[in-house]
Amino acid sequence: MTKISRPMGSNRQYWLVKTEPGDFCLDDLWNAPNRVTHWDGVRNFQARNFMRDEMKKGDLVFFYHSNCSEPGIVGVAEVVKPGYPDHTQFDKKNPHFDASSDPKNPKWYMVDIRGVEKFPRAIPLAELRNNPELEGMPLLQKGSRLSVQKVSGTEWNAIIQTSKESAGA
DNA sequence: GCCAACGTTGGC
DNA sequence: GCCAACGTTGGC
Repeated sequence: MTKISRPMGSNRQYWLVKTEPGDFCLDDLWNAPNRVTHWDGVRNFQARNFMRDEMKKGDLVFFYHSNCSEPGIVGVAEVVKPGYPDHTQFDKKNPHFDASSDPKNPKWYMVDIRGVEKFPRAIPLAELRNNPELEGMPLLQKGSRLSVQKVSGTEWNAIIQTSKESAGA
């Protein structure tokens, strides 16, 4: 299959990554050196493919808090390093160790992201559900569990707009 | 804590 | 290739 490179200048894509704030929250990203962290530990093939094949430097990423009292989008990050092998898959002491992964042909990939913006207020999941422009988002589909998702330009703009409004506006 | 829904594994 | 069983996700 031929790979078509995106044209220069109009190639930014948008994403959403989920994290459980008990494990790693937006403040943790801000506290990291240069606000950069590697997004390790993802063990889902579709999410892996996005990180390995499609996320590019300069792409923007919504930062979503899941499995917590107030699930929602809390800020924005950017991709600063595209897909490369996730070292934790080879670390026997790591909970994400994967004995089936061959170091010569790594199974799991990660990207580096840098914190760009903390929203003045979190946008709760319930509010996202109320916006008809967002009804196609994978995040909002019943049973959706994908931890790295695509976001369309339209959805991105609508959410950024929402982040500038007060709650419920 | 509950539980519905999901992705992966593995027997057949 | 089918599909039941399992472990995990994640809203509530």
